[in-house]
Amino acid sequence: MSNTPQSRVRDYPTNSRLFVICGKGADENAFKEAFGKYGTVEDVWVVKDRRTNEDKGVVYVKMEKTSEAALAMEELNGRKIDNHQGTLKVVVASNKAEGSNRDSREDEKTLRLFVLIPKTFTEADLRKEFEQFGDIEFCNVVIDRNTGDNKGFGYVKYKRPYHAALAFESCNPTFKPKFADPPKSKSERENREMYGDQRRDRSSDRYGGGSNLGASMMDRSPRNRGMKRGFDEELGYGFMHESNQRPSGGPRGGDIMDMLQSYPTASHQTRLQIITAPGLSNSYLAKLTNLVPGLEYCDLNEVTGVAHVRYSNSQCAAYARDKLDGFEYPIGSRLMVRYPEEGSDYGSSRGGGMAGMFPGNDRYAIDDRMSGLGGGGGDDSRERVQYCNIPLPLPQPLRTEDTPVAQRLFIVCQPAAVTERVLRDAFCRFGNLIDVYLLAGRNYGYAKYAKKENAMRAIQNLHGQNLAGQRVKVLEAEPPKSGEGDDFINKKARY
DNA sequence: CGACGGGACGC
DNA sequence: CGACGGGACGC
Repeated sequence: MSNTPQSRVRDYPTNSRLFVICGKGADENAFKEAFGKYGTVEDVWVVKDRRTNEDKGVVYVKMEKTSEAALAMEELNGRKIDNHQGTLKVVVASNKAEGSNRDSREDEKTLRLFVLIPKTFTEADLRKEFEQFGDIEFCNVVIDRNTGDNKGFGYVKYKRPYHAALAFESCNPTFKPKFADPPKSKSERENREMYGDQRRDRSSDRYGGGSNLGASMMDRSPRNRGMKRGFDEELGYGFMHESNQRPSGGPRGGDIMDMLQSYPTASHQTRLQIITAPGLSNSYLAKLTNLVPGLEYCDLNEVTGVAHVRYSNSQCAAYARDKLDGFEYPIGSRLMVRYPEEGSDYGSSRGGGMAGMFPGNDRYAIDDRMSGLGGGGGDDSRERVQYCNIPLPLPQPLRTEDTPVAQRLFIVCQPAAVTERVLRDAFCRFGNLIDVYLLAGRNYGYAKYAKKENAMRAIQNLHGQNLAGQRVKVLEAEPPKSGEGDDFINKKARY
């Protein structure tokens, strides 16, 4: 129920929307001004009864960033913002589906972070890593009772929501911080195991349906905010251009839907997978995908850059696939739109759709010297991408996680800049990428390919190049550190 | 005292 | 400098 696209978009990033109790007669402009002191106010909504239009005495305020909301909450809770109103109560808004959260632990969700950590981490290590963001109430590392081993995650509780928010936004992204759920009761834990939530969480993370929409460094840079504005203009232009070409002028809304009823497609699928380049936010992707009628769901995992969307029928989905695949955003990168599990024969639709509408793209066929390793046929075009110093091949779909691994690569980089998302965007371009990941709290990671030739092409192209301003190393991985005997066999089979 | 709307206009 | 992920807490 909490998986509606609206709730995901509305409350992203986590804890950025505030619920204010202020009494009747709230002045929207007074709220904009007061909350604007702490950051960018995206929306102020004075709630009124839908029928009677009666003021309900509560206001929602959406801030751009988690930390801005936290600071505004700290500063304005218990204060007045103009002479006509009493004191405000300011809390983080609950999701629509969760309903009122009046009862208990309203501050729990603003102070404590859940973080992934290396198995070697102690509480002192955790504290050392996170105290840079503010005063810590406590840190703990969760230990397996049986083995005594660190289970690979821990908790950090701050004294102030603002400090927790700063850590959430700015810590090394390999920690994958999330605001911790309040501890569950024993009965709730048992339910969780019975219904297998852990498995579901894991697979949805891969496909972007997870709720781990942590902020990344890329999303906060002024440069990328500039890119978003550029995107808006580009978007408007592109679709405008298209509708102007239609016969009998200006189809709108239902007209387009009618036309789409007969849109040719051999597929009956209504879902699409979209791989986005770093820098795209869910709200922008939602606006884009919503320009094709029939959008029911758009859910981008802004950490992984993988989105799932659904349309109300297969014609709409097919139209969206055709028109949005190859759409250029940001400048020099393209969206990749596929049916789920669609094969990696790439290039048949390339250059169609929106792609041709933007002259001056830096896309060109490379010479034989650069493309010579290929052999796999297909498109050998390259494009400039924002985060890399050299042109890269066009994005290609990821293989499913159960695909056998033919070659692993060892990657060294600085994760604060070179996030998993940047790596995924870069490494998928050589084809048959299964997965790429960084280790928690470390500056290295691995990429897994289904074919050795693709892995070798990635080394050839990316080793020693700059990604997000950092020189990266890309080497063939050594076999995993083995225990002995069975253990080794198991690990080898799995990697 | 306490919970979920509506935008838009650019050809 | 750089070698091994995978997400929830004995309340």
